[in-house]
Amino acid sequence: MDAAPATLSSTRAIVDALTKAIVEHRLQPGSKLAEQKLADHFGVSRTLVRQALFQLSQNRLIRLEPARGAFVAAPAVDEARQVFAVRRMLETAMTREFVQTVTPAKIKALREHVALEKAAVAGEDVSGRTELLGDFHVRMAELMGNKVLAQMLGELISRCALITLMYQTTSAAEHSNDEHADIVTALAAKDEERAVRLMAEHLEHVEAHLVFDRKVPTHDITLALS
Amino acid sequence: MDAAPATLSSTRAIVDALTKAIVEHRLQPGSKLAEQKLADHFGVSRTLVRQALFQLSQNRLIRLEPARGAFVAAPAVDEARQVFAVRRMLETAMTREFVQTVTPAKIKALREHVALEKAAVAGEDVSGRTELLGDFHVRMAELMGNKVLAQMLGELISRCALITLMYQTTSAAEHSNDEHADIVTALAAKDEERAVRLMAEHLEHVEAHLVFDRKVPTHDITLALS
DNA sequence: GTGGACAAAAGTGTATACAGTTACTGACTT
DNA sequence: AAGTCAGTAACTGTATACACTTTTGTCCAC
Repeated sequence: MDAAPATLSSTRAIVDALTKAIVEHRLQPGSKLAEQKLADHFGVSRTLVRQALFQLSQNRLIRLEPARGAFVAAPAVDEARQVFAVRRMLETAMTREFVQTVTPAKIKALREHVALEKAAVAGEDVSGRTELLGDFHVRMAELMGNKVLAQMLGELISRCALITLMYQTTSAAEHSNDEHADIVTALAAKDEERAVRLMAEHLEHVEAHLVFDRKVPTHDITLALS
Repeated sequence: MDAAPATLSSTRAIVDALTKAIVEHRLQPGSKLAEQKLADHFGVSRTLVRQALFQLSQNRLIRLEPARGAFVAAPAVDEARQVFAVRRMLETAMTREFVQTVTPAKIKALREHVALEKAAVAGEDVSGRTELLGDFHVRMAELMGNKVLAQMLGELISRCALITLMYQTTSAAEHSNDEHADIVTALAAKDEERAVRLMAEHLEHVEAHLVFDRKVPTHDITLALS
């Protein structure tokens, strides 16, 4: 999202590494993230690790408990549904406005993105695939020239990225990619109602296709026994 | 928004103090916030100050420039307009859904909030007034049971809080309070179209009533001379 | 054998120290 | 007199050290 100051920020590297690890299940929800161990692993001081952990807590990827430490967040199904409710509100409205300011260049940009998605969906990089599928929506916001909207959407999507990553099947990802293509077609035709409807349906599909009943390992005893 | 761990977090105290200072123009946009000076002033170490500054940068109240320091953010008019565009998207949809799940208890809660606003608008505490007027919208989201929506809206509103605080006149604040009351009335009557229309108009009014041409002191030479 | 109190270990919260960068001052050159 | 370069002061970025809290493990009483 933001332009990374590259080498200046080694905190960024830690955030990225931890994000990837969480997202790829190399770190189970509930796992404790001890500062010193992370510091040793990354070869830096606890100072930088603490900065990284704080950032991750803002992304909701970890939970920070005072005086107890950091724990990998357990994705709450409830929260995912709320996130999708907000996305439906935002994105249907966004789609409506997009149609009114559409240009050939914007359509071209979206088509190119959809092509990128297609390649990623065909591959095996689940993390990259999820990221690209999410970026489609952020891309639309950016093309409208509203940075605030783009950032907000980015936050929302990354907020449930963990859930999507854990629960979205490959076939659902392909489905998403197809729907993105359809949405772009409707946008290109300036068919407002159709575009809005497709977007709404798309979000419903994504939410519906998440397999929420898959067993998730948890370290929370009260949850495990309920 | 979040429940403050009270005494545990002295960082919170610093954040609040700085927020208030910025919001009340005791710190002009562009002013440098040197870590050591703040640390001395608050009687803590730079460590806590740095944490506070990082949080403030996430609220967009300050700008963090690598190796250069923290500066009070200059509110960008463009950004304010984008924030309001997003709010219109979100809040008209929210209002529509609110009507469909409205209960007497929710209406009562909103009416009580509007009464609080009325008292605050009559007083002189500009900061408190702005906060309450913003909270009305967050309150609606909370009453719908969507915490994600509530937090998102909170972020959006606090993101342009600085701008609102700088530019909103007292009469505009009174106007807002009246419109909130009207919206609640429409919600109580379950008049969906009217409620949505009133909300949309309300947001347009708030945006329109900000006096953007007022001169803003700046420390940025290139801006000051342009 | 179980429960509780106490002690040791581990871990977080905060302060301080050091290294590297930026901004400023002043003398020197053209 | 203006511009430039060196040296210095101030400040940020990172690491380390210390204080305090939580957790764990052990021992004793019952």
